[in-house]
Amino acid sequence: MKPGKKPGKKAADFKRSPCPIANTLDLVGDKWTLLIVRDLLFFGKRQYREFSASPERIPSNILADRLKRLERAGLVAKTPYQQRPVRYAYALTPTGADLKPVLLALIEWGNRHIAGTYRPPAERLRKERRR
Amino acid sequence: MKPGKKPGKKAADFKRSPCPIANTLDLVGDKWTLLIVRDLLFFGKRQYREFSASPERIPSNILADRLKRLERAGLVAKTPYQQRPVRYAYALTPTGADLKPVLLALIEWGNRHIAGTYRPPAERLRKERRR
DNA sequence: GACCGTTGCTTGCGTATTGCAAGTGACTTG
DNA sequence: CAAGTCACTTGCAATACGCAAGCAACGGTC
Repeated sequence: MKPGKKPGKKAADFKRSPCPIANTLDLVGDKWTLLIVRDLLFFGKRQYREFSASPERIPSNILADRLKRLERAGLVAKTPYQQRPVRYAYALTPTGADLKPVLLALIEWGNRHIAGTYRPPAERLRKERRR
Repeated sequence: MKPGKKPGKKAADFKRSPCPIANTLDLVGDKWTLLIVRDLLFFGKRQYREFSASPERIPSNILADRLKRLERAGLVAKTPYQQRPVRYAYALTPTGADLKPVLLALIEWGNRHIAGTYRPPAERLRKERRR
């Protein structure tokens, strides 16, 4: 048995600590992942090219990688929307959709403290908070 | 005037988009920054070695870098707590402390969806939400 | 007063992650 | 049948990360 490797544990199983914040950041704590979740949750995007077309211009290899990670982590599921060639539509699972409060909190913080950020209509925010 | 450079704009001023989520992630969207904010906000840590001692074991160069970035961004302020040698205590500004709803949302998501994460006592959570 | 320990960093350097550009395969359309 | 679209993949250079070590300025110990 090699040193530094524990049996039965994949790299992704490693926990930095039992902290729920740390563990959540290990899944979505980077510059891009939550933008994909945003597109799925607030803009109803489903196809690869739609994410690709977002104004932040995510590089295509990163997008592919993040979609895979989100799928493995169970936040996103893909279902074929056509055959020949098979193409998949991406959608949030209930687990993924449950990130909405995080995104809403980020929106509110950004709006309050970063000048020039887009403010969603108050009515939309109210609606999103309700459900 | 050189191409690719706009006058009066530093690199940090560049916005990927007007999205408040994207802009907030540009400040705190990495694996470590919000853990420092957590330590400041929920655990009352103030000194370098206290952050260093957190269970996630942040590398010291990253810690120094993140503290600088948070300070430049106005989320953290440092004040000397001793002379000879000068040592600084770090504290959240009101802007930084306002990230509390984001952290609470991350805690709740982690608790709900990642097995084995530490659950703060319900009373503590209630208290933090109130103010 | 020569050590040892602590605090708060910085520096070097190998490795991992990013990001840009170009390429690919399976089609569809003109 | 050439050109275009979609959803990726691949190559590779640049950037960021992470580990270990170093270091300055003390304070305490013997």
